Amino acid sequence: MPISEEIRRLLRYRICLEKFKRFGWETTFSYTIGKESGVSSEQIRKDFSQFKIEGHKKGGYNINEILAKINQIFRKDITNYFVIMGMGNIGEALINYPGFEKHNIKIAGAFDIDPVKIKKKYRVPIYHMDMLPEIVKKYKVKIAVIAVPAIAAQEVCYYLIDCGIVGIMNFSPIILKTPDSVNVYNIELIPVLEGLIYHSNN
Amino acid sequence: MPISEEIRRLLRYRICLEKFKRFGWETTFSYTIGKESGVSSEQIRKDFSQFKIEGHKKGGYNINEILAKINQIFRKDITNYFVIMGMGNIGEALINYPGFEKHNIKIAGAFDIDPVKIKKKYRVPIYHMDMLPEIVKKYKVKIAVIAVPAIAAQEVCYYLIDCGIVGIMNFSPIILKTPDSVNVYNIELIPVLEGLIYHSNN
DNA sequence: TAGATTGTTAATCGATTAACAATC
DNA sequence: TAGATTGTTAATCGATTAACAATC
Repeated sequence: MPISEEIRRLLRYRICLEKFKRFGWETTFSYTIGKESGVSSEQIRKDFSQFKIEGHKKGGYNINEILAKINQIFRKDITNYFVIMGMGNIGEALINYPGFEKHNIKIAGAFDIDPVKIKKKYRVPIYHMDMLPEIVKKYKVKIAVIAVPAIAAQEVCYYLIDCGIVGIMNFSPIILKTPDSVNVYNIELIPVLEGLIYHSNN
Repeated sequence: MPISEEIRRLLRYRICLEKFKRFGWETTFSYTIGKESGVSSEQIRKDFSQFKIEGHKKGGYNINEILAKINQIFRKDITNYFVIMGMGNIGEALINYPGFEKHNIKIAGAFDIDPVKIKKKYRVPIYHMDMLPEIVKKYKVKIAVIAVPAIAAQEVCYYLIDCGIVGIMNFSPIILKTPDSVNVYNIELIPVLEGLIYHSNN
């Protein structure tokens, strides 16, 4: 069950609409969003129709209305928590990444097994992995990031699922085995670079 | 021009095949790769056929042969260089990321405009952005990672294109404007998390 | 009104899946 | 040989694109 293209496009539109809002615009047209987002205007109207976002014939769409609807679709009214497994380079970068809070997403905690890392002070509490069930329960966490070494990734993945995690963003370069009910999104750094290199040669 | 699914699947197969090799296997079947990679065996045979990877009826595929062919497709015989724009959290994480060299990919240099960051010692040389054309020329760089703040991303993107970059991995949360000839892959951290959250609620 | 824009329905396209002949 | 597996061709499916009626 991958993240649908439709959902990703909605979030692309949001980026454009926020830009338009900064321009001081109040309304816009499917064609205008299309030019900014690189999506065809027909596709945009179809997506909007699917999610019951209504426009005005000739008058276009009210920017605040679309944004409100998108925020509603993504339940931005409540804070969503996620956890980070592994405090290596990537885990550390994510902890310092600004912009989660702007979208009402918060890190409930980060987890490692190295006592040195657990002791270090960060913007977010670092726990031993044994603490995971407790934190998941406390913050009703459904989403996790796997940023542990490849060798440990599958084991951590099983542990996450046991703890009730249903969505995983995976930075490790392995193919995780998960039940169908769990949604995995792989951040494939090496494959993306190799793909770009491939296209640059062809 | 996005990275094709076919190309990404090939790299998925590689992960599986390298695992099989560690098991000591010499041959395998489309069905076996399928079970490991989560891709259907028909799809795998079709992909192999497309890239002229041949098997033996009843005997399956020779693992080393497929790996050699994949390495040939991705030109792993030569070292491919890329540059990193921006030495924030993500730029720093990438510099310390192990595994690029294993795939014969190297960071030609990282670039920033902050003199403090340029002076700091890392595993990779850090240059002022003015040095970009020189390094691109020296290492024949075609690929860049954008890891600068959102506000600077578009400008850096134009600069990269001027310097001859044709493939971009973009970590900034904006939609880059590029000519069709340039291949952009967006690492959408926030949209992925929001997508996972959406699916966990639906 | 005439022109512009939405929103829906139909057509197209490409990618995936199924089927099966070839053959080891 | 019989059974298993490849490799290709045909069928299906879903997503995108085109067309156009509705209407402001």
